[in-house]
Amino acid sequence: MIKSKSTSLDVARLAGVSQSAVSRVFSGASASKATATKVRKAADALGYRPNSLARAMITGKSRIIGLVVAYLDNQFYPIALERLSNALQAQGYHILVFMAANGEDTVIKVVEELIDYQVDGIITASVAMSSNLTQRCAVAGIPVVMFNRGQDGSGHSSITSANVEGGRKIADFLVAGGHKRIAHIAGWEGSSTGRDRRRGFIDGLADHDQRPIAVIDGMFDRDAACKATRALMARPVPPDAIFVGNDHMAFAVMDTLRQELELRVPQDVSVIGYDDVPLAAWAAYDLTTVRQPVNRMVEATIETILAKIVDPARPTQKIEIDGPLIVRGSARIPKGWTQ
Amino acid sequence: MIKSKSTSLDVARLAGVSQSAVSRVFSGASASKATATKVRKAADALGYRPNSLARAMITGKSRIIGLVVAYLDNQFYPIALERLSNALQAQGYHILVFMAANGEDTVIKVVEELIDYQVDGIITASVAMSSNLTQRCAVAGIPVVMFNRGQDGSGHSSITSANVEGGRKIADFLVAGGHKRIAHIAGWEGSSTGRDRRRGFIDGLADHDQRPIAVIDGMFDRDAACKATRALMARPVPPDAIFVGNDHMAFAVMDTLRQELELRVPQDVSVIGYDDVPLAAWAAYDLTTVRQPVNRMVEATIETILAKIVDPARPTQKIEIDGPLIVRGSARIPKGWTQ
DNA sequence: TCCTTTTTTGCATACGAATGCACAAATCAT
DNA sequence: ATGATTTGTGCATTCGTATGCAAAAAAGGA
Repeated sequence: MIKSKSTSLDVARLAGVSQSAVSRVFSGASASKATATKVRKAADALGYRPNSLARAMITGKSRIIGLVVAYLDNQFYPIALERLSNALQAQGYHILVFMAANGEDTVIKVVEELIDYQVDGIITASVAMSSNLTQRCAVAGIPVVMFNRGQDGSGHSSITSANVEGGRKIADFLVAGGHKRIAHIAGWEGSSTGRDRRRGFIDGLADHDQRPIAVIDGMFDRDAACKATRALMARPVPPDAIFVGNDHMAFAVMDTLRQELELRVPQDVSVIGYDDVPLAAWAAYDLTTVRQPVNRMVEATIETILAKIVDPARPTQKIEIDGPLIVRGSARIPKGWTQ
Repeated sequence: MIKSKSTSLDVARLAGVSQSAVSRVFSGASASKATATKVRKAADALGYRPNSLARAMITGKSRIIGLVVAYLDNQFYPIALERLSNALQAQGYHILVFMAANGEDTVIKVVEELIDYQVDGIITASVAMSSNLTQRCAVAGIPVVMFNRGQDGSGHSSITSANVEGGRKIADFLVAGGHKRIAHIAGWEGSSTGRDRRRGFIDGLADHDQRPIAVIDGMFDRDAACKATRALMARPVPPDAIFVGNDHMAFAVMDTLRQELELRVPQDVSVIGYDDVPLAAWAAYDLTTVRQPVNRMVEATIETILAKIVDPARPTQKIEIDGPLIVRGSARIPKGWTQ
């Protein structure tokens, strides 16, 4: 039976070598074959495992990445979290998760705690950071990468999908479908993601000499989206198509249209979302949407942050990854539409 | 401008006190008002924050809880994660997240890494642990609490909802609704959760002199559930009601029934799920289901694990929390049903 | 075989904060 | 004002591992 926690010194004594030898075997430094086997054997006998915290103290690298996320009810984020976690695990990093509802004070507190834990880097998802906070991280020498949210002049790298282009694609598609009264329930105005999609969409409509008959901020919130839908459909001239700022809200819009207002999608109203979460493909919604390529966004995020950990001097990057329009059944399909 | 990372010694020097004084101010030990202010001032000036890792080394408490979770596509888990994280944050703990698809080797690796990080406790969600692993944790002196999964004789505490009773409630409800050909797409046979619900359900039917016309293991998987649905409905005598082992699969079942087989729910087939994830309340599904009281399960989990951290001698507990049947529109409602 | 070069190894120290101990200062009672 | 307590503080040590340095061992060259 194995006793309780044993240290490198215990192993050293049992193996008849010095503590440094044990350390070297476990940290992959040079060691002769002979001692390596002796040490390994002793370690196994004692159930020894190196203490990551002690190691982190010396090396200054905790191999912990802090992940700050605002909410998990939008399916996009748990999935991103899952992928991020898996990818980082594969690189020997680990994720310390913090929930931080958008709100300056919570985020501040959270980031301070992350700094306390000497995280090697911070990934923020769906969270904005004040410049104050930005500076704190800079001081602590902790690289920050913003996932699915950009922030100009923050000094942080950001990874998003090509939201402006995405908005344009949707505009093109709806116009091609012959829609004449197009409305937009936008993503939260306080987020770059929401703003960019909206801008691309409006610019895209303008290219066809149209303008949205209404734009309402849906705050990325389900209830807000339901309300917005009712407001839109109560207008004297209701829209014949709605572009919704993300899938999560689009589901709410479809529910409201179909069950509450007893309208048909897409016959009465076309609905388009943004994200292409798995749920969008389920038959109940069958939602036409723009895909955010999560896998590639995750890859880019990890690459960016790890590179910056290795070389802090590396300049910040703003990466935008293009995503396709996924045509399903929630919006009228233009005649002869290909691609 | 603040320089780079400063230590308690830097603060001590600036404040004109000893390093111990600084330590005591920040760890809440006794200190005079006078020194406390001096230290606080100096700390602010330097942007000092205590190093959690160093602190953890001395105290032997990392204030990190490891969370092992198998998947996040079932909405139940991200929500649990969110609640767990928030509750633990409030207690000054933090969550190190590990994804571990069910599979002995992954789990082993993950738990070892958790031990390396000296976590104070481990919460497993939807993950089984071998007795080998159990022993390792015991040796390392790390308490383990299993969330939404039980395991007799593992020596770990577990928090679940009252799954057997839940299964019974569903049986009662379906029978009261006059269903005569009841089928069950069960949760993964390898999980206590799946087994208990199934057992309660079958026992409940038996009390009314019925037996399910078929029981298929849906593995908690969407595709498996779709397949099972097709198989059930292709039978010479198809079921008039299906109890599905969790909501996540129930959505798949409803999608398949309605879109693919063009059947009406509940007119042609009643469907009942288990969990009551937010999605179940959305109009598109409006799913009758048994609620797992996440909040209370989370509370119990946290209470259990924190108690065991403080007092390792505390006996393991097996807590089951009762959850109500939430009657919505996906299953025929018995005449005169109250409650 | 002897000397040079390379590889191993142990020693001692460092990382940053917490804490037992002994002493100094402040508080209190008489 | 004096001695008895309580409170506050500094010193030195500790946690478990990594690493620069110097000495020892091994390998290589002639």
